[in-house]
Amino acid sequence: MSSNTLGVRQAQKLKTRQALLDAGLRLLEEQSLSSLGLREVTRVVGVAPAAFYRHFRDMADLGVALVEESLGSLHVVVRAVLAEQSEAEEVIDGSVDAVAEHVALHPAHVRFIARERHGGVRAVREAIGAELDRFGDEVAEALAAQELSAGWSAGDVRMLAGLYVDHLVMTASAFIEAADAGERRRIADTARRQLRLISLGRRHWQDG
Amino acid sequence: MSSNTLGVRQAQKLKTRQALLDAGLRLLEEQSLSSLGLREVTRVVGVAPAAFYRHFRDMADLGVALVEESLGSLHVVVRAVLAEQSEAEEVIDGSVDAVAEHVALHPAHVRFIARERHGGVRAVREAIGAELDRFGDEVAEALAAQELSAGWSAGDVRMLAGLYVDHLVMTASAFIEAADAGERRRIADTARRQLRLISLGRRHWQDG
DNA sequence: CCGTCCGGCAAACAGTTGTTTACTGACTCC
DNA sequence: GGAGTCAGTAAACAACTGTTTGCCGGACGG
Repeated sequence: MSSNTLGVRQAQKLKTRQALLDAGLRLLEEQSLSSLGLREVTRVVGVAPAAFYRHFRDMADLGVALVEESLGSLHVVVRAVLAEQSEAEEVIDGSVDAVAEHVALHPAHVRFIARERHGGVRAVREAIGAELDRFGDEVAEALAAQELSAGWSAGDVRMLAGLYVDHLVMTASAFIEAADAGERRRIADTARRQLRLISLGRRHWQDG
Repeated sequence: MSSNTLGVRQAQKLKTRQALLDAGLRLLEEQSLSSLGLREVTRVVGVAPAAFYRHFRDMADLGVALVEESLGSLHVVVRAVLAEQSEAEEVIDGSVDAVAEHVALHPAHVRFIARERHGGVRAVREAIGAELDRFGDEVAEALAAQELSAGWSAGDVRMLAGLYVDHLVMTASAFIEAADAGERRRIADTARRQLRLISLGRRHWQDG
């Protein structure tokens, strides 16, 4: 047996835990974490209320777990975009498309992050903030490695990375609230032009 | 008697209404609108639960009223910043200072907007979105009047305005969550550099 | 001055909430 | 195979929720 084979019991436990997370995420599409009830979640899963405590201390705890799940999947996207080595214009198009695709694939995750980033539960807010900071560091590292960043101070690179991350989150949020495909195209178009303008500012940062 | 003198009764009613709004805003500093209870609000005000219905249909209704109150005060700030006619560097410093000051003066309002912009109550979300769009239009109009925007398409001006408004909101949100004065200075510094980079991109938009 | 209006009240309603308790029964491990 | 672990249960708890009802008493308008 391989070392990561789980016993029947522990596997069942993880399954229930995941069911709780899924139910929570689903219910959070139309409300905020601070109003999500423990019984509400267990009812959807089809489990007794008291069973909740076998997996999470309270709803804030479940929220923090959802942050890891939600932003974990985004990490993959960011790394893919950053790895790309091509012309600026293509990188921009690639980024926007990647974000659009990610939102289409995991709308509930993205909505959760947007909603709880400034939401009413401190622990979750801080978890999201910390994770986005890590994204910023990651992006900064990738930017620093590019020839365009020659002569830039570390602080300046970091602020540019922050601008990119913030813009990514704003774009994703906009996609989430988009009603039809036309609106999505308009958002993508605006995002591309904004990125182009930022990348233009980047190119002339050293001048004066 | 001037035409805007209110009868004793209507004056009292407005006073209670404002007390409900104030209590709601205060309670919303540590939770989201979708979890704020009607009884909770009336209890703080010191009024019977049923009295709530004399002023608002439900909590979402109160939320929408709070949006108007919160963003109304911001309108003044934006207009002041836009009216300024001086060098780019000074405009940037002025904007960031104005935002910092506004956040210091009305932290609860700003926190409310940041929290409910993507929050769990549709009507409030949409009210904030619509108002921010109006801000964007306003900024775009001001930008279009500047010589730097000569040759720009209306769409491009509007996307730049959107970038400014988004950045303003993000900066305000960051200020809100800042713990000490040092962190606030760091945020202001980053915001200034980001605005400088954007304004740099703006200056070279026409080139290539 | 008197009838009407109307903001606020007290009470009752049926549901809901989070948390604790003692329990069962299937899996685990020696 | 037998003892122990532990995820999930059912039931009870007090506390709370939004909403409706009928009523009061002071301001209003003629």
